Amino acid sequence: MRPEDVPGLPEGVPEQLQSEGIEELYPPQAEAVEAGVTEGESVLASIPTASGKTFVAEMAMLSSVQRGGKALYIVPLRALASEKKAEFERWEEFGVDVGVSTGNYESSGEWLSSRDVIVATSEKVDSLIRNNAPWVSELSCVVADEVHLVDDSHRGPTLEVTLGKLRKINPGLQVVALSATVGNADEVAEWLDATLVESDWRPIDLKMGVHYGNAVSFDDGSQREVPVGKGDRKTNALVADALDEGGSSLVFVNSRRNAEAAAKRLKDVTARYLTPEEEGELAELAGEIRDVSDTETSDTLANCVAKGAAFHHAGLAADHRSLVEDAFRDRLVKTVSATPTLAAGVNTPSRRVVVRDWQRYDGEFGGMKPLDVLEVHQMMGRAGRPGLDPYGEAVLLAKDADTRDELFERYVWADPEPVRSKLAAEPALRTHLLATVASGFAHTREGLLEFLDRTLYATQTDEPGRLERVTDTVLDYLEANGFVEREDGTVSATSVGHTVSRLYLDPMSAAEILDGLEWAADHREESLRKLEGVESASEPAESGGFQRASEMVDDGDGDDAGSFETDRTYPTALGLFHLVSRTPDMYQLYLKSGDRETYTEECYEREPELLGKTPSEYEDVRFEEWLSALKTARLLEDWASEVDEDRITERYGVGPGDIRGKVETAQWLLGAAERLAGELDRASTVAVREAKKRVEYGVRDELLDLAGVRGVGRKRARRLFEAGIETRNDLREADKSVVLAALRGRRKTAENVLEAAGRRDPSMDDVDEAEGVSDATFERASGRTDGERDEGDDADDPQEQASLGDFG
DNA sequence: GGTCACCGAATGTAGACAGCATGTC
DNA sequence: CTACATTCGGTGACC
Repeated sequence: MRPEDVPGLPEGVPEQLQSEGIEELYPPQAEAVEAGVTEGESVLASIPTASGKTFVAEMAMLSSVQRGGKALYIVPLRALASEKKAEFERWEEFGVDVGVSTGNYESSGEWLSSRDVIVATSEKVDSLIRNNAPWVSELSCVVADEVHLVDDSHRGPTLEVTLGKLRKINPGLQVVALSATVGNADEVAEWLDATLVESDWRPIDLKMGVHYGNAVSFDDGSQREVPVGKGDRKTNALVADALDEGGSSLVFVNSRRNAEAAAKRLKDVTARYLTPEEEGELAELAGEIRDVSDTETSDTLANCVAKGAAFHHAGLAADHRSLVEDAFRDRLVKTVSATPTLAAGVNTPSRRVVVRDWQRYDGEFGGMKPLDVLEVHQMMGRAGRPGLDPYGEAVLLAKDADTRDELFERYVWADPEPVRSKLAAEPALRTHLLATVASGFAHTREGLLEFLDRTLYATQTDEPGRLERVTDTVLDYLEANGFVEREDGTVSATSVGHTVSRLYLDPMSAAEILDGLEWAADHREESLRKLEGVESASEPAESGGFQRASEMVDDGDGDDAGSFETDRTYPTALGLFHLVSRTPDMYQLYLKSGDRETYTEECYEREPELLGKTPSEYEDVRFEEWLSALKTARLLEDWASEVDEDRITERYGVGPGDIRGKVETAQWLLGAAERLAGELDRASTVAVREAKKRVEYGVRDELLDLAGVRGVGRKRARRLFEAGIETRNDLREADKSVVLAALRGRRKTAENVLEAAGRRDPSMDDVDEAEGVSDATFERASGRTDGERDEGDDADDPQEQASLGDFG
């Protein structure tokens, strides 16, 4: 089938496709067209990655918009939202506007109502439905990308429920579901009332094999000699072998540490294949990576990248990740060793994929658990770059013949597992039942059950009463916590229940927060008394950043020293950090050996600040959770006390990306807590907002005012404070030369800051810098204005070091 | 006294969505 | 019920 044979596309689109080099549709694409995707028919395309799934969706959306409709494309990851948006924007010349909506990003310009195609995560769509976004009822086509993720125990139910709600709101809605090849695509298609298009067809051949001894045996019967020298590693040999033919490799491993260790070893392999030109470019890239964050992780990554190897995992900062992904796509970086982040994330194909580890530690399982077939297939599916490679190779590693046979059996020949709905789990239903009631989809227990009856779960369950039982348990829970009311068989959301639903909180998180705030109100006097008593013992960490901060307070005017005690706020920031950290919406930090003692001690020291009764040490699980929440809270407190990033990563055993994640989650939860506090008890609202601002800006409380000024982050705020400018008002009245010196002689920056602070005469013309600035500052101010990299003169100035404020 | 190679024991383990209202260096 | 790569810490050999 050729593009011009596809019915329903807007005028000019077939020509555009031909100009992109698309002469002929791929067989599965043609099959989808025959099934009517461009004529409003629902279709489930269960086909391999990289075989043109997105294009099936594009054709459906274009034709739907052509008929005057509006399309929604649901992605599983925020990173994919921007990728898809960029891809779809090439249709703008045909009158198709694209908008994105995710938690941290919303396309600017007009409100989404005016867009023809909207890209969003499933959680965002769910949230938009809860908040009655007007355009939801105007949808004519919804695309669910990676729909097999309904199997995911944490996020799958959201996708499942969201699709159900969208279809209930828009009875004639066209559903285009895209899925990897799974065991029970027919069941999923039936649930969605969609025509199934199933195929193994790939545009580039994929050879799957197992390496054992000195060769790889492939599924097509062929062999490839890849000798492993004595003392060498299989992975190294396979990467080198691919490079001999100019191909890149992706190595999947089972832990972050392994990813880093593998990259360190592989850099000695890749280094041998670099041209001088590449070496230059890589050196530059390594510099960029180092600039992202001043941590050990960043440094290690830069050292590896300089030699052509990289690692990739969730502990990396977002900028690290995209730099690595882009460089790998540009073939500058020759190999990436990665955890599953890369298999699920943005498109990063490679000539060869090595699945080194096929087992992963699973605490609940109690040891190493073999990966799902689906997951391994997803990783292997990354092999083969369209237009670059004649074929892709995916290789598993076996140390003996038995393992080789097992791997063939288990992964190469095996069909992927069936997709199973995880909706009946209590945590999932807690959230979704409340939302279903709150947004008016059901008003009775029976109504809820009827809604649930249309889910994938219902079509799959072989345990009839289960859903009903869990529903009752959950309704009892919601009622007991005051989120819903039941009367004469009807169920309705209370005012708090509505708020919780709209805030997108897990009801259990909301209950925890409400309990904590109430506890604070009840124990205010008592806790404050205790706090005054232990004042001297409650100093936060002895960090570089903090030391400087306190020194500067002392060096400034001495009379500031006492203010800390007198206007103490309650609850304290640590108390609030701990409160949100023990909520199920916050991913818990792992307690390492020794941490138990450390934080038990910490717990007793800081107990007056914690909002709730510390569980007994004998209640093992609860106590552990309490401590690990305390560890998270301490991390947040460090961050909000201007402790350097590398100090934090070292102290808590996390990567720069983890800090960012914690901070973001804390910000969100504290925002939610602020709203909840406002709904009940005004007294703590101020404290909550202050704690939230401190995490947001990453500053101690004395800088909150300054950091709120546009153009001033944690570093500039501290420098200004150090120069004696302590408030926004000081900025308006201070000697301009002092401001200029504090901002290191950047005139334009200083003008912008003064303007943002509301100064009437922000101009910096004819202003000289103040005396008494450090040499380093002076040198920089006079010598450079274009912000070039410089290694040397920053070392002695902690405020200079890169910080989290630099990416986001 | 100091360094180094080696070996057994201890250690620690993937990922990432959301409110709201706007702007870091 | 299940693992395993890496790092740590101790040991003995050697200079």
